[in-house]
Amino acid sequence: MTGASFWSQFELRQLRCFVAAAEELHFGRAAQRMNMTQPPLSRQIQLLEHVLGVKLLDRTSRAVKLTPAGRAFLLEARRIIRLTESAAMTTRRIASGEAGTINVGFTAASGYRFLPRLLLRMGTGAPNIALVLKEMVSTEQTESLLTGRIDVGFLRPPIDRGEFSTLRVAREGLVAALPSGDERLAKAALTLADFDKKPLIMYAPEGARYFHDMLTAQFEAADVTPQAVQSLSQIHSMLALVRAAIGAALVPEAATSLHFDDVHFRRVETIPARPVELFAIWRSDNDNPALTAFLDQLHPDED
Amino acid sequence: MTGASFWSQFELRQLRCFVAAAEELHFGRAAQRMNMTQPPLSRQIQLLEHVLGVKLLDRTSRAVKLTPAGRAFLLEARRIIRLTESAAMTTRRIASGEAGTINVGFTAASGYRFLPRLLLRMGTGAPNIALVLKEMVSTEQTESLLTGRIDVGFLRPPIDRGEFSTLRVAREGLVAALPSGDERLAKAALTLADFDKKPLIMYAPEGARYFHDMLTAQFEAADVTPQAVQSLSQIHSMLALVRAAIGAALVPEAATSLHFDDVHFRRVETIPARPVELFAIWRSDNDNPALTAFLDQLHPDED
DNA sequence: CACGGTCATCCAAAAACCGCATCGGTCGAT
DNA sequence: ATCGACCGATGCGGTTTTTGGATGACCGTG
Repeated sequence: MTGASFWSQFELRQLRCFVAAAEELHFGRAAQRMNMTQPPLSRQIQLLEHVLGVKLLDRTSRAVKLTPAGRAFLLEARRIIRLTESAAMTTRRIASGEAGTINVGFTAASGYRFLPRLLLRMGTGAPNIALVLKEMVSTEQTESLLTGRIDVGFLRPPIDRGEFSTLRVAREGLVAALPSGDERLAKAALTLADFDKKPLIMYAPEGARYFHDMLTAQFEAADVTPQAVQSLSQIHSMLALVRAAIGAALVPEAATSLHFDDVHFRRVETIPARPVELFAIWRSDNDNPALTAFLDQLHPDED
Repeated sequence: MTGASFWSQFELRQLRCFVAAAEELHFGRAAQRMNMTQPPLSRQIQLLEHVLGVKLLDRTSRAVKLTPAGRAFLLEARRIIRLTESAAMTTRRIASGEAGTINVGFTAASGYRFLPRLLLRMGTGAPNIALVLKEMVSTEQTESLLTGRIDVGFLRPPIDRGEFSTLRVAREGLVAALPSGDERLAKAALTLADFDKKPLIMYAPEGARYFHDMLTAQFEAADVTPQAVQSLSQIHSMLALVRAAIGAALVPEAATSLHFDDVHFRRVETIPARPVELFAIWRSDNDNPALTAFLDQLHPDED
């Protein structure tokens, strides 16, 4: 005997019936609009009124009128129904990947040039996909990918291939960062040989393994041995040292968008021509439908 | 074969099941929370997913997880459910008269003192009842009462008693409005005799029948015949003429809250002592529950 | 490999719902 | 005053939907 008639919640069907009746002010026409006959509609409204404990419609056999409470409830009912419709729509759009949210992890270095361009492209190519950006270093990114905190990361090799898919999204050359007054500024483009036995601000093997290993390999292949005067991992710190004329530095092209007074950039010939690579990485089993649309915007720069 | 499976709308029951499942991440516990067994809950969620065309929950036999679309839909579902609950609550409150809206018609004259006091009292005594104020003359008020545009009016006699209930809400005395320099200002209180054969700004019999008839009767009973120099219906216009020293005027006490330079007020002895009455009037068959609460705040001033 | 846990499926019983026929009440025409 | 049209409420049988217990399939664990 517990649950007989204390069912204190109404159903959407009842709201729809009520709205129809309240708008038509005529049960027959309202029923027609609801594709049913008049008796069930009558009952649905009685049920709704009983659940609310409130008379919503004043019905004489001659006319149907809204009570004050009914007038107020009509507004609420319309709002609820509108909300259900829009909820269904947006959910379908999210499921189809047309809309949604992508959590993006990125390293500071990729933020200089690649990320702004990506945001621009997403804004026009997939305007309903919201991006939540989180700066984090490579190891944080792979961790966050596994826990689901981010859907996609942008980082540099080496990349842990297990469970992940990757795509190279940018490839760029190295440029030399030189302080004002450096004699190498006279040349339009430099080669690695120009750094032989000259002070060079180097990448730390721990914090910037990728750049460290790459530069080491490049110099070894070119049989050049620069004089490493410092080891840093953050590019903007390196440029600060360059400005202080501690030495030169080799940084990815994207870093030229960092403007430091008295720091000038010159192209450097390397093998291969654009050795600095940036990869997108995501879990192969990520089920976020927006991810597909996001990745579609990611075809690698080939310029 | 008509409506088998193209029923493109979900029901609240399905939302509630989904929210329970999404919060518990366990169909058994969710079912328990919904006071049902697990199979029907499973089925409701399947139905919801089928209607939306979207998988909301990723369920392996080992764990239940929200899909991205499910995460989004969960927020919407919670919002919809909250809305239904608050809609039910506010509707019940409106039906009980605890909250609601009262449309009030009032004449300009009642706005000077009575209406501000009423608003103050309503604000503390029935804070959830909203008042919509519409200034209108007496005939407009009775019309609007009949069409339902206003729930209650405030006006002066004579009152059309058919279908209406009334309550005297204010009774006030008459005061004389005198220009600076008038010799009658020397007295603290006047009698009607002080106006015999003196210029008096009179009420128009059409626009201000109540005051016109009342003053006429008062003077007749006192055997006094003032010299009517103008006939107006709006009190503030009369006071403007008083300031111009065209003559004196007799106005309800409430008008003393209109401050005009060089216009001074003095009490006038009349029979009865407070002849100016203001009535609330409403349709006896008005079904607005807030009206009762409103009228409860209306016990007449007996000070 | 057996076991416990979890969700989906099957099925009979129960509940809800629908539509038809009809009732009671009201208004307008005659 | 009476009749008929109209309208919403109600009673009732048949159908659809829902429910809950039993069962099945799957998976990770000891």
